[in-house]
Amino acid sequence: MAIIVPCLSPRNDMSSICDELVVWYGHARRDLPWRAPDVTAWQILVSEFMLQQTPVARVAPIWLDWVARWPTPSATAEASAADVLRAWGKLGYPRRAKRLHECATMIATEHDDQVPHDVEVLLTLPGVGSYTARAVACFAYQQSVPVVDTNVRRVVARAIHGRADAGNPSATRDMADVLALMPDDETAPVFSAALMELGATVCTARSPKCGVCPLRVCAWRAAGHPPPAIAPRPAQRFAGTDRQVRGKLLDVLRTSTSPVPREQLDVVWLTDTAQRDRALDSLLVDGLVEQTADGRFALCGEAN
DNA sequence: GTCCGGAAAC
DNA sequence: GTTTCAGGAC
Repeated sequence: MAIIVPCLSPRNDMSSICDELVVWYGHARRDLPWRAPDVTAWQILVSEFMLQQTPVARVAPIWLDWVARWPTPSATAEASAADVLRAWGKLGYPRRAKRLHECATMIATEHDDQVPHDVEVLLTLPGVGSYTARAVACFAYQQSVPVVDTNVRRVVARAIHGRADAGNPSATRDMADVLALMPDDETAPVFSAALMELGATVCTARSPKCGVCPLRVCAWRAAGHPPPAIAPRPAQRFAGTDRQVRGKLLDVLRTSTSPVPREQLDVVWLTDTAQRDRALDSLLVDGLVEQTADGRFALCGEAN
């Protein structure tokens, strides 16, 4: 009698990879708060917003406070944009906070306060792109869809294709690769979480810990760990950029409970006044900061 | 393709 | 001091 147990019998390399990953994940997984069993789809969506370009260690405490304060989309939508920006704190890329607030409003008003299930619908939400839509569909709703972030792309590039990193090939191609590896059943979320976890903790960009990797077969290791084929793009710096200036300006406004006069903002960046003005203007354009009738500045939606 | 934060690891 | 990151919008 044939018993079909996807992912639990080493029929070939692919099911073997899945099997090894899931077993390893069972004991190596980090106990992250958004992985608890009673976490809602909305709270998972909040975690994915916060985790965009931001390490786990910095997200965890903010996320815990956030979901306790605003447990549902409607509760988040009812908060003022300014309070949302303050709660976001120094997580970085504050446009994400604004988009999360807009996303909450759209779900509350157009989706009956329920996070959509379908990837196509999720993709219509502000701040939700290819990765976040599929992460929610998979982790919140147990759908067997490929969840491909930078870490997953790197693992696939190495283990399957024998390359040091994802390189140029499109994320679409990587999604097809992951789809081929995935179990098409209720174990998909565990598989995807395991793949991401491997990329985050073992198969890391800088110094991969191949000595503790659970995969028996890895094309990159088999090929002798060849270096990246293309030179890595010159790293974006941070010191002295508009982003740093924006961060300093926004920090003043987050801290203040009342609108701030121009002079109080000017002092945070004295080395380049043109750059400072440009940064402030971009915050106004982004809808993160607004100017009061008397010419002072405040976080957007401060009065609401 | 470029822009958008911030902190921890080198 | 410099590099390194769990994306998305334009």
